[in-house]
Amino acid sequence: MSRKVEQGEVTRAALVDAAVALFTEKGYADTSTAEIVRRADVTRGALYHHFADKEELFRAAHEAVEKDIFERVRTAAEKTEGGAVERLKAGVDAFLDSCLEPVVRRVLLTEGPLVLGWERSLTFDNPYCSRRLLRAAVGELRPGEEPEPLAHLLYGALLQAGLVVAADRERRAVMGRSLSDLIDTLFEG
Amino acid sequence: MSRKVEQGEVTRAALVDAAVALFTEKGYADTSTAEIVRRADVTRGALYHHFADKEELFRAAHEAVEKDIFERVRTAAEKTEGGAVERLKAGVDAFLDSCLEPVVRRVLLTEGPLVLGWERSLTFDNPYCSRRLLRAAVGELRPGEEPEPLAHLLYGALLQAGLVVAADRERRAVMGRSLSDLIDTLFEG
DNA sequence: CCTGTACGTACATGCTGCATGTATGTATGG
DNA sequence: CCATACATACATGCAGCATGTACGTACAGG
Repeated sequence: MSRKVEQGEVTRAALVDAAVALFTEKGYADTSTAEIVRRADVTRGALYHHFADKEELFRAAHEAVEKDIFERVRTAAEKTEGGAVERLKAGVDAFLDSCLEPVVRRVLLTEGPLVLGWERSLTFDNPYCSRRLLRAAVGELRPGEEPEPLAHLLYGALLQAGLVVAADRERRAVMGRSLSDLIDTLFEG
Repeated sequence: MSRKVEQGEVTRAALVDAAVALFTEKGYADTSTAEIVRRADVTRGALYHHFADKEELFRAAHEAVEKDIFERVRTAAEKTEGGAVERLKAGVDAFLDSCLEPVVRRVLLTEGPLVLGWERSLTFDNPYCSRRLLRAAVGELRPGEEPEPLAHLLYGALLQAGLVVAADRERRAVMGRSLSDLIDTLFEG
């Protein structure tokens, strides 16, 4: 049971890689499964063997990108010396940097909420949801206060900043400063 | 040339109405043009006479909803006595109330950015863009400061609050209070 | 008349998902 | 050690549906 499943993993990974690349370039709706399998150098049969439908393939691609960002934000925050505010700022900076990459902006920020349903993006359930990190930070900085509402607002501001940055790299610095000021006002005032 | 164009306007309006209703119920991708014309009681020929393609029909539906919200927010802010902070809060409240409606959450918040492109939602160019109102408020409350970055962040927080409210009406009050507190901290601290 | 507008109809194309076929690897009984 | 039974991975053709377009028709107005 080694040879077969090994090849299966290779094929599956090739499909996910091709899907991430094409969804980034052309979006979900404008990418056909035929195009994906051509890029992955497999057949449509292979795709529908590994994934129930096109949406499930997108889900796999989305999870791969999401996990990558989550790890980057988490390690950036963890390796930062200083208080909770500094760690929060470090995580925010790492997130904004990630938003400079087309794959993040397209797969994670733009198409994810639509294809998978926007309700999914509002929960804290997902294991690799960056929103969880934000809620933890707010809980630490505002002990005794329900952290979720403010975490939602901050995440919205962060996402919006990410979209602005993704649309125009020149604004990376401005938005980063504005976010930093916002955090200062909220947690050090 | 009266009888004909008049009938044309009626047909066009029927198409937009049907499109708004169906896009709200089932989303853009899962709504076929056949379904739309059936609901509007016209033929697909009529649809493709008035609109270049399905996306242009969505654009018309989107604009109708957007204009409606814009007017509601603007009048809510204008008819409020008190300072700029109070008017801002009134506008925010009106926006959150609008988000309780499925048509707003679906057509405006969720599908709009994808179908029309998310860059469009980042500009202040659109005549009926609620973001403009927010930028004006920030400019008034923080004179001498470039208003756009903070306006972007606040709009992101507002959108996120709208999504939370749309997903769970019970949170309308909590998110409204959290936003109100945020505005107080930013502009009265 | 005759021209432009508003619509109806038939069709060409492309895409998704499924159903069916095939080859290859693995486990097992004797 | 071998044959048989079975599971897995993949290939291929097809049906259904959706979009957009080409063409035909009816009618209002100059």
